[in-house]
Amino acid sequence: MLTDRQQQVLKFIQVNTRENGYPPSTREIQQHFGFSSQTTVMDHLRALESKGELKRAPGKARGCRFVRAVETVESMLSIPLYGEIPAGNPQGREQESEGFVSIDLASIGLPSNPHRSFALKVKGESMINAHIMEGDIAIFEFRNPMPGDIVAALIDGETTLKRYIVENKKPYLKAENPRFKNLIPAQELVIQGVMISLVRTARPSPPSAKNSA
Amino acid sequence: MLTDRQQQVLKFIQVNTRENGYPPSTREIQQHFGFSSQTTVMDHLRALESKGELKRAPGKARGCRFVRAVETVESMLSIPLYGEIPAGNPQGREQESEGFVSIDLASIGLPSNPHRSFALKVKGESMINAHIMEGDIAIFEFRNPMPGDIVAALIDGETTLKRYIVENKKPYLKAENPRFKNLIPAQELVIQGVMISLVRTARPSPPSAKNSA
DNA sequence: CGTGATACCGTTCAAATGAACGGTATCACA
DNA sequence: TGTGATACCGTTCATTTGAACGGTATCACG
Repeated sequence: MLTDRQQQVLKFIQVNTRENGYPPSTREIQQHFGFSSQTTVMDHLRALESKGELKRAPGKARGCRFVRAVETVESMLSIPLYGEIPAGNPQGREQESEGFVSIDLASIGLPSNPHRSFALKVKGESMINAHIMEGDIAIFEFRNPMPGDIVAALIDGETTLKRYIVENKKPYLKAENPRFKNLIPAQELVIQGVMISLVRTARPSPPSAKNSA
Repeated sequence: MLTDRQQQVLKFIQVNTRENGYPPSTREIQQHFGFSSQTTVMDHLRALESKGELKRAPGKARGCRFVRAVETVESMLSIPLYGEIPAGNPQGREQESEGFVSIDLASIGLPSNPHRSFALKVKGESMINAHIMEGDIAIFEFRNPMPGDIVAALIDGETTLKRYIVENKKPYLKAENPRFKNLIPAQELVIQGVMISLVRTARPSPPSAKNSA
């Protein structure tokens, strides 16, 4: 939808805004592209605005315009992070959360308006074969799981991670770790959410001795 | 350290900047607080700047000043996401980025002011034993690696993930996958960054047949 | 061929805005 | 008592900057 030039201009605005903390003026854009006329920039801004790529505040001299340029900010989500969800679903339990994970889901390719979402810190190694490690922060959406989804389930009063699978038309939960051999009938327990994302903070990782080389 | 008034002004700048996408002008600040003189705002800005709470770009009419304001409290970072970093370091290559990953590093327990940071989409399975999967988005900081760190390294013109280890006082890079048996002397190549975080978007994961149960 | 979209240039103007000068008042502190 | 920091007011000025008018050139399309 955008022409090459328009994309270049838009990108410059985004990058420049991020770097400086404020958007560039038309003349700064002009200078960056080597235009001889500031009007050229005005033309591009008009085009970008009419195509919905940015909003402008007419007249205002400084951020005078490039509002939506930093769209990333708008789809930011602060997702409550729980240590544990004792029972039921996390609706309205934000007060009990340990903190919030702020991430722009859209920027990592997810719909930016998921259903009610929440986050859990992963404990244990039950999903290690799905490459989910202890300490990872798993982000969940509240919806019905589809086969293959990784879900947060309430088992024996504890929230644990499992993969939701269907065998012989019956839904089960399965741990992704050989040491957890059990298949758990899914009907018997509460599924609290479906994992949509995972965030890991790289700790000064162990010098990895045991791993093969 | 800040007086009440100064904190109020700073907060207004922060909130206003975030809401609009660009910082307020001195007169907008003046109006918000009901000052009769714009000079009063100038005084406060001077004070805030001398106390290190914000930076200003003298003369510039629009974002003319309130630079650091945003990052201080709102530690949101838009991290440029690259497909590939062909050579050298990513400094100044933001124009070439494919997009941005927006995340509040502080909210996941990382220092919110890392050195220059960037993100890469992981390709291949070379770090599978470190539980890093193809398609994951790895976030890097530009600094010298410590033993055990996972780094982005430039090997044969391609950026790849490796673990930085030290054996017999000599630094090597190692893949976390049995099929990659080689240790690569670290001096011979360019280390582009150290991984500080990992973000995964849960794709409708494969119905996991081969994994043990 | 005419029309509209795109991408430019050059010029001019007025509004938005930062900056500076000088002044008042309060308060803590030495 | 006086000095410095803080918090204001009023005024003026130069610069930054958005905005508008008019023009040229290319290209696709019907």
